[in-house]
Amino acid sequence: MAQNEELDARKLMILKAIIDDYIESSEPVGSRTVAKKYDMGLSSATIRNEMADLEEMGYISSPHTSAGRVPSTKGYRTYVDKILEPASSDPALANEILSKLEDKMSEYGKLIKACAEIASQLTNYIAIGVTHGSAKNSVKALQLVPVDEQSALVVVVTDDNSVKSKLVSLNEKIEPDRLIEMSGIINRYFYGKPANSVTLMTLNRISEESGISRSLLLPFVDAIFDCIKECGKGQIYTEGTAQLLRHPEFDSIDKARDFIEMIQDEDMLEKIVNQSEDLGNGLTVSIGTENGNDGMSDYSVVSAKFEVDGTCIGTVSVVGPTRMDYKNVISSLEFMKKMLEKKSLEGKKLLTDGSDIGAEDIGDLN
Amino acid sequence: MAQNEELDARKLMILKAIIDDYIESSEPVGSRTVAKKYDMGLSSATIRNEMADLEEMGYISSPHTSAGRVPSTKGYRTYVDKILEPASSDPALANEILSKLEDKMSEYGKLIKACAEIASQLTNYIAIGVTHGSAKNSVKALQLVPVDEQSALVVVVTDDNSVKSKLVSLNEKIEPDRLIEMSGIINRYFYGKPANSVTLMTLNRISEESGISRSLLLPFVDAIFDCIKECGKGQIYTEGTAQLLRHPEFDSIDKARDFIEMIQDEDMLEKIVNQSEDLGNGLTVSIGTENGNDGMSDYSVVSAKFEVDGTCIGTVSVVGPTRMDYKNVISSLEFMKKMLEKKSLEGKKLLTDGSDIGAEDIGDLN
DNA sequence: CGTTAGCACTCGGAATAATTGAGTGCTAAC
DNA sequence: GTTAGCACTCAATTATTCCGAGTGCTAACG
Repeated sequence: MAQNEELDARKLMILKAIIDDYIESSEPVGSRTVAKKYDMGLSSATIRNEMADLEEMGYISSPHTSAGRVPSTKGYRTYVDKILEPASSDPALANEILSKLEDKMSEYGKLIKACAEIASQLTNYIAIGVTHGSAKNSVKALQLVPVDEQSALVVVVTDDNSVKSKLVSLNEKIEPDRLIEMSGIINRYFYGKPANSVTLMTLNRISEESGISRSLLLPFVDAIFDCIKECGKGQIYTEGTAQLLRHPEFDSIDKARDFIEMIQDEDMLEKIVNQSEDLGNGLTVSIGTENGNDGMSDYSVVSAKFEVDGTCIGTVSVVGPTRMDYKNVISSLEFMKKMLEKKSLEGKKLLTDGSDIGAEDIGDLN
Repeated sequence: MAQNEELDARKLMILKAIIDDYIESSEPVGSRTVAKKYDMGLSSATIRNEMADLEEMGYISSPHTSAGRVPSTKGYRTYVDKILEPASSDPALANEILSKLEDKMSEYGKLIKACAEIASQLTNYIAIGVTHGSAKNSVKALQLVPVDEQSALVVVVTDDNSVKSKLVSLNEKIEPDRLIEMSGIINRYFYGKPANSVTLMTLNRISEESGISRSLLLPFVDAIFDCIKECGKGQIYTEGTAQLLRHPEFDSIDKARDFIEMIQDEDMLEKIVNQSEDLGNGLTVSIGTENGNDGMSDYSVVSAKFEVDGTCIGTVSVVGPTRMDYKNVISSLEFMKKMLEKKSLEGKKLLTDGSDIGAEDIGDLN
């Protein structure tokens, strides 16, 4: 039987049965189980012959003679690419997720973190959210807030609506009113400009035109740059570490620890997440040895790029054992991805529908 | 031998040896080990007699006949209260910690989170940070930032320098300039006022005096209240969950999972953290059964209230097995606590020393 | 020629038995 | 009061047996 031969329908059915069962039970699957549980109208002996073929072709393997068969990377790959049919989505779930994301929509960092959290809850695996730190953030607004007579808080809002703040200590005393006045002046110079367009020259010009001394201005501008830099930095959120212990592959503490330690390493994460076998639906699945990394050969990664208003705001990846519930993981991520995209379009519409904020909302605050 | 009799010096020494060894090895400690490793100038037989006494008095117990002894809650309590001598602090460590906290000092939420992170790293146990959400936050500054023509971001800075933001959708279009103008007006009404002093009446007055329509004002005021409410809410940060797996008491996955699940439960956390056996140094140690909670009988909690400028900003608790390295945990928390207090005093001083921000800082940003 | 019943064989895992050794309590001598 | 000596206990380790799920192969069947 040639290696590159296509699988016929029956072999595909049997492969599906084996993988479904293995995903469910985490035990090697025997011919009898396939014949009985997934009634194929065939005897176990026939299944056995087919399984021998599948093994020869590299789709499955047996841990030892008297055990059943276990899917190989190639087997999972075929399962994911050719066998898996899309799951239907649950509208109740959709609403639940929507409500959780509702007030996170404004800031992309928090949004990605929330998405990773939800992805982890939906799938029971670890989810990793990575924000798409872009270096060309511009300032949307900034404000200097008096803290005490010689320090102030710089609050910066960048064009992706993320808010960062930094405490600034000054050499000289400064009046709150003066600070607020400065706030307005600096704001005007920074507003809408990409961060890197503000240079030493600009600083001098601000100083000249506004009459604010360079030495007073500098600490604030420094802090503003720090804030921008921080916004540009991609954040990594790892959610659901505790989920790990639910899965039988982590029966020994050592395995769990090794995995967690690998997951903690940010460089490693970068590699893990940046795979690119697009499935056509905007998702990426990397299975076992496909990860290219020794330590990851027993794990799979499903990643989704999340977009809002057409721009990529980050990725969420679900990482779990190769014996992962691909159907659930893929459909969960796909679902969230679609929802975000729809939501961002609807957002515009929603605004014209009127808001449900009424006078009673303020009543109970008194 | 009476239960309430004081331990003599020799018994204390032996108890200390047993606990030290048990903390180090996690194995029941035998008389031979105590005699040889902690040379007491006594034979194992003598130690054995003393150990029998200690057991009778409830300071130690043996898991079974042919094992060594293990400290009881009472034993640990004596160890913590009477035996433990304070550890000396490491100046290099101090600097490292200081630098990590440097730019977190402005916002208490982040500060507590950072402290919990550091505490976990220092001790190798799980650390839980709880912020001291106070309901009477006042607004220090607020700003409305245009997002698109029908939505804006409300950014609120409260008096504890925490910054919260919220996206507001409007029924009508609004010009960016108008928004900035409103920003100034609303700001003036809220500035410095405790949150609950702004009532429906105030809203009407703002509307009258500024000429801004009530319906336009309302969503913003609502959002501001939401931000304040969020600031007031105490946050809980759990750091270092992965540390768990380092300790031999979590040799079985079940134990680890049970513990993690307990720790995830916020109500439970509340109970765990709110213990109050002050040691005189501002710390609180709750050992095993002292926790009063069934599930916690194998764990100990060391908590520290953290204060800045004389007001409590939150607590950091380290949670680990009763066989915890109390010396390290206590001294680590004590150290951080002191550092924060010193730092907050020095802060004022630092401001007058001049800052190290110079022109070169802006140079490399171009 | 594909399918199936039957059978001998394999081998990991569970159950059981044997062995080891760390630690104890007690007694008697110093 | 301290200590050496000794019989005893019992968890943990190791060896041994036993069981059964699963396989591959062969021969018969439609």
